[in-house]
Amino acid sequence: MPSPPSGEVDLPTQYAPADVEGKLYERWVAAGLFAADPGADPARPAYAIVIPPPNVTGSLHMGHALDHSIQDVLIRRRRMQGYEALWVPGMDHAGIATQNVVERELAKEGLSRHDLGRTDFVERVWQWKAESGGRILGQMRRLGDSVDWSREAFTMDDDRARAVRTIFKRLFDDGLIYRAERIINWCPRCLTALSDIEVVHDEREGELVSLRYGSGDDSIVVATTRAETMLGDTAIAVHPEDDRYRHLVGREIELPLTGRRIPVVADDHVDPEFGTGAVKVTPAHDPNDFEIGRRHALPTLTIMDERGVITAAGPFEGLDRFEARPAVVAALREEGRIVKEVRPYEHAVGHCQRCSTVVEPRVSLQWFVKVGPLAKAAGDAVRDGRVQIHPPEMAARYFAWVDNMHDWCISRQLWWGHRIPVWYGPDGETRCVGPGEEPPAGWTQDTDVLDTWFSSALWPFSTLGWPDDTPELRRFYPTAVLVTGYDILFFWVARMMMFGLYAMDGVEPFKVIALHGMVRDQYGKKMSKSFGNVIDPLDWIDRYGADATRFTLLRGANPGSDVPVAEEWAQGSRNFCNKLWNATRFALMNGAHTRGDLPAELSAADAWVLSRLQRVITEVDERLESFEFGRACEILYHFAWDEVCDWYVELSKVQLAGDRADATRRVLGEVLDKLLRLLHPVVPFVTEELWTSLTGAESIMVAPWPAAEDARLDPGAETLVGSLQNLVTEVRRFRSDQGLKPGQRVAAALSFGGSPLAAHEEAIRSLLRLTLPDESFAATAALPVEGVTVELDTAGAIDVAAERKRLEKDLAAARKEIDQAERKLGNADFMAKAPEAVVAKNRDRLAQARADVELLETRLAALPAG
RNA sequence: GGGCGCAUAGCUCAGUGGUAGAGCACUCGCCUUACAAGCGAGGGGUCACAGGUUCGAACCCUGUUGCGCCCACCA
Repeated sequence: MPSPPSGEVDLPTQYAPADVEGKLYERWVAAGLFAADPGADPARPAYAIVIPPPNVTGSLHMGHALDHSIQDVLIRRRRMQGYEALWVPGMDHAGIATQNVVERELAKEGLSRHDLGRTDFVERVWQWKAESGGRILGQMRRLGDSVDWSREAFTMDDDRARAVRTIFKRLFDDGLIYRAERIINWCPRCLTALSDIEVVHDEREGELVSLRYGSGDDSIVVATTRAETMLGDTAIAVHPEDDRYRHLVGREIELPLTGRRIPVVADDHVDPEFGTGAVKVTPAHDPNDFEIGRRHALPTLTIMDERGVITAAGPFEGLDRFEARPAVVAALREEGRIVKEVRPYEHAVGHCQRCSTVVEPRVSLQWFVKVGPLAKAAGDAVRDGRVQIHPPEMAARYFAWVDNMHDWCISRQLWWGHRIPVWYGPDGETRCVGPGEEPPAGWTQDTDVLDTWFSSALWPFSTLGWPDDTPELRRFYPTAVLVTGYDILFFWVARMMMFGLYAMDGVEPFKVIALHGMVRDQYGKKMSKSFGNVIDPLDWIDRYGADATRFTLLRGANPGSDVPVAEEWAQGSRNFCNKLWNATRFALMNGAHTRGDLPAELSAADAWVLSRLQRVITEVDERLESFEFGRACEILYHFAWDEVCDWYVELSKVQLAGDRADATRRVLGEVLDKLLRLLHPVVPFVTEELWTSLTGAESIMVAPWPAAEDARLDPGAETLVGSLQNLVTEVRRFRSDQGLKPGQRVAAALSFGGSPLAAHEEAIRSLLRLTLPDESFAATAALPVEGVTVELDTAGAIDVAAERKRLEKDLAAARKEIDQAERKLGNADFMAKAPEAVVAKNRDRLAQARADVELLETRLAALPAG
């Protein structure tokens, strides 16, 4: 075979990501390589992922970069495997979050949303969305996301709005959506209802105030952390079996400060063991009390407005709830003997997820989804294995949630969102108006909007054209895998399950839920602005490249685990990309190629590297199939760097200088070809650039995913190269100990004594810079290793002290080996019960260590004195 | 209050019964013609603690301690 021209390669010595990333991305888009076709050959399996739509607020952070990198790996690999692979991009309108952001913008101009009015305000949010959304799309391109841009979706666009209207109507007609006056979580700052999961609890230091209601034998002591709510008390509850209070049940007791008398009721809910066993009941301002109130037909007395300001007539009227709290306690103190005790008390307080304001339970008229049957189905789909959760431990959380879910409050008193499709008639009639239907003239629409997660819950099918029966829906639903952080398992994943199963007649929205963790800093701390440890993915992309950013994230990404990252690690990833660059550069400079079959005759080095390649392919496949991206990256990193670059490339230099040059060019091409393909999903840009140079083909994106060939496994070659590595390392160690410069040529005589390494003398001499002995050769040291004796002429006396130290250390280690092995082999129980392989291993170990000791003792004895 | 998880090298983490590993950091020596974003050679861990099972435990069991996370309508 004629040698291809070499030395004509013009690649810089350092990889510059900025020079290739933008260019390659545009080329991929222009070539339509990201697009998926529902009409493609039906023999090709379909594989779809819908992106967790980022909020249009703000920009992509490291968490998104991780989430997107994982999805891109999955999609790119499946594409290479021949699947019709679809990755749907899009964004979420993020109702309350976005409204808050735009309101803050307005506040800078001294305006509130009420100054603009609903229509203009919503218009303003759309403007903001166009701007912010564009930024996010740009970031996705920088990351290299191979999404099908022709299918970009937004949770508030017309198609998604139709899906929302459709499912709302169906749920409404099925009696699964209802409107009711209930006590809900209310944010006094956002002025809207919140669902349970939009309330975050954290432990706060507060005060537990004990109050004596009534007097004398008719008095009863209750405790509260929210003293101001006593203004709204309408009962005192005790446990029915509690003898201490039995005589008071049914009687009325005077409520201080109010002049009202309130009944004592018996309710199972009260824990007689807790506190005094008596509870003040404020049905309007506490969820438990609301239930007690319903059971006993108690009045619901609202004493606070929507902003948390006291409305109860009297001295506290107009005070904020947090001002009223101490004021009420002070007033009760003045009454005398009412405040029995005030003590510090740590308890969980609910806060608004979006603005951290303390949430106030509030009775109001809201819309709810009756979750019972939906949550049951969502739980069953995971229980019966139709949907798998990775890692499986996370399933426990999922079940805990779907099995205990309360009805979902879906109405929000906001302006930005899908308006509730219910109209009210002049006669008080209510009608849900489906898509395409017109409300009767003169009717008015409900002013509330839907919880943002309502539309997100439809995402896996609304993005595929539902409610229409589209080719996309038929081909790509259910989607293959949902990739997201475990933090939104409840917010989003469980709700997609509920709505997906409901809307699609029992077909699950995805087969697998692959959860990843949060991106953290190098000390495992959560990234936060206040901590100052936030890293912007774009900053890393600018300085180290998208590939390095992705590799850093993916290297730490195993199922469910958090991903720590650090600047130094990104540099390491950048260095890795550069290593690939230079290895390929070396190969191209030496005429490596991928044309024709592999040579029939392989050198041991060739056979070894090809054998290792097959193992790597198999291992990487296994890891990627189980979402162990970090493990897959480690395998590829070590194979590429430690084996291909450090050994095969070095060994190939000898071969390229000899009569195996042509075969070596082909093997080098083969190894890099497959290695780059395996790496492409992880580091798409640098692999594309290098692979197209190496092969001359159009794009690595459409190259087939490598398949392991067992016929290429060669344990013999692996063993032989292993001993070659040991020999080389041992001699290098001697050289290093003796202070010989790495580049310094040293004369050596090699005695192989029948070792198969004899065939590799040239390579050994090359790797070790050993020259042939000439007539002046005088050995100053003899190193026996791997059955070969290397006699060196160091051109002067060797450092005996250094050598003795080294040999003594090795000798000690070998003796310890003997000790351990002898102890085991001399143990009757061990010999009787241990598997034969383990016993044999220890026998080998003992024999090896004994031989080593003998060698080392000989070498020590041979050392000149002093 | 309930549930889950973690504790291995300076840092972040692999390692689920058979001689303790990686990346980064550290030490020494090197511009050895792919790469100094590099090359070579090193140092560093009684695997949290205490028991138990086993011929053998970082790994399995029990307990202790210390962390982390999730859920929660005990005033």
